[in-house]
Formats: sequence, C-alpha cells, structure tokens
Amino acid sequence: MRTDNRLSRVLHALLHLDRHDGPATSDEIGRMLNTNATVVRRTMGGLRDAGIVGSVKGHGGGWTLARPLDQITMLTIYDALGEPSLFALGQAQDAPGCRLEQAANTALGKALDGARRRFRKELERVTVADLRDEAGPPDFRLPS
Amino acid sequence: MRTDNRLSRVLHALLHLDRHDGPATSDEIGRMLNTNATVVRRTMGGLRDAGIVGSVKGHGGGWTLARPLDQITMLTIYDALGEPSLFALGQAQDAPGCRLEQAANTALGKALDGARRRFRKELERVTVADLRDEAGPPDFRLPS
DNA sequence: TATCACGCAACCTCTTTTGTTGCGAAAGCG
DNA sequence: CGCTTTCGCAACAAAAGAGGTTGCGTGATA
Repeated sequence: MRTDNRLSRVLHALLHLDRHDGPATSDEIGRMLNTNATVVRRTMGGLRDAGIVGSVKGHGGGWTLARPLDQITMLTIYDALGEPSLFALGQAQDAPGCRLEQAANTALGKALDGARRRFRKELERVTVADLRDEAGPPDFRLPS
Repeated sequence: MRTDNRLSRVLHALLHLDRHDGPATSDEIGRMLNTNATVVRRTMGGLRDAGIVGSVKGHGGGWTLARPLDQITMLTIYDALGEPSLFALGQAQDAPGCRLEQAANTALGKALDGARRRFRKELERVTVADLRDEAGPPDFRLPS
C-alpha cells in the first residue's frame, strides 16, 4: 500500500530549514526531499497556516522557521498537516444495520482508537529539537 | 486513502458463520458481505490455512468454523490475513544517507511501533465470542 | 519593469485494492 | 457414469488516492 509520507518529509525539511542560512526556496527544499517545488508548497502550506513556518515571496524569499525547534512537537506538525488518516485498515460498511457487522466494527474501532491515542501521545513527547540533537552536529568531522 | 477492510469483513463473516446451519457457501457469505464469491474465497483462504475455518468442495460444501469462537482472538485473524500493513503513514526514503532524514524516520518509526503494539494488544484481548455476545441474541424480540 | 518565488488549480501517472470472469478439480447426486 | 455444485486459482478490469507535473497568476525586490 502506498503510504502518506508527508509527516516524514516535513520533519526532514524542518531540520534542513533549521540549518539553512536565510529563507530556503521551495525548489531548494524540493531538491533536499528529492521532489519538486509544487509538492513542497502544497505540503508546507498547512504548516504556514499553523504558524510553524513563514513564506516570503519575491527576490530572496522562501521558507523560514517561525519558532524555535524546541517549541514544535511532532504532534503539532501532524495536526498542521490536517491530521492525515493514520490507518490503512478500516471498517467495512457492507450491511448497515446488521448487528453482527456493527459488533465487529465497534471492536475494531476500539483497537484503532487505542492505537491512535498511543501514536499521538508519542508524537507529543518529541520536539523537532530532539530530532536535531539526535542527528548530531552538522558535521562531526569538522567541529569548528 | 482507501482502507483495507478485510479484517472487519472477516469478523463479520465469522459471526454469520457461527449462526449458520451447516456450511455456508462463498456465494452466501458474499451476499452477507455485499460482495461476491471470489472475494470471499480470496479473503477466507488465509483463515483456512491458519486452521480457523475449513472449506469443503462439492454438493453441500462451503465454509465452516474449525474451532469455537471463544478460541479465536481478533489478533489470530489479523495474523491469519497476513498481518496487513496497519498504517497509512510511512517513512520517506528521499535521501538515503541523510542523517536528518534518518532522525525523522527513527522518531516516526518509534511512534508507529508503539501504536502497532497497542493495536495488537487490544486485538489479543478480544475473542470473536466477545463480539457475538455484544451483538446480542439472534433476535431479542423473539427469545424462543 | 524584469525576475524571482510563492499560490493555486487542473491534469497525469502510478500503485493498490477490489471486483469480475473463466477455467479446472473435487465431491456428491441421480 | 455423467451432471451439478462448490472451492481454487489465475488473469484482467475498474476505482481510488497519493504524488508528480504543468501552467498561469500575484506579490516583492532589484
């Protein structure tokens, strides 16, 4: 199944943005993510609306962080992306009204809800600054 | 994203099977699930291989439960279906070798793993007999 | 005013899942 | 002994969704 990779990509992009000197254009980010500028704009748009990044048009424009990384949790980003559907599994609606199907779906729904809560809790615990720190210094072979 | 509804469907089918008198044909089950016989065979095949149901060819043949419902957990079924991929979110592989992308993916992977464990734990706690009981008697208006 | 860069909408492509068809094999019926 | 039922399996068609692509508009800067 094809997965939605926006969360992974955006995290990656923010880490690069943090290291970048001045605004990074969509095209630059696109090259970092091995994609193109339009996809970057589409994906980053939600983050701009959520006040996580800012975009500036024209000469010298591009994308910048709107807050320090330690004030951005992974959950913030997930929600800024529109809280994309988490699961590849769903509840069938083959026989609405059938109590057997309802019982099956209720049980499945509970399991999915539990998993979703766990997922969000994990995302909430981690800031993008934590990721930056785990990635190490820009280049540990040249500790200036 | 289009979801994989097999788990939901199979649970529904097993509950019907439990109430059914004698083997149920793929076609009958297909009508219960609002689909067709081939899809039923394809989906139930994994359960047969796992010893959850049995199939019999020819006249009077069809599908039967191979064990009582209280000996079938939801997790058993999930695994019998081949443990289908649970998430609609994934880790991008846009820049293999980039430590920033790796850090992002590691963190996302941990959150997904936590959610997966929770999901499996929830499935393990529930048997199909529990679902049958929650659905109530075949028809509570006619408690024979 | 020329260029750069984002904003947005429309369209294409690729992948995956489900549905559909056709044929073969096994099991029972008459 | 042939006929019908039913599963087994493979191949193909259809539908949906994510990401990629293109084109044009707008604002900012030099």
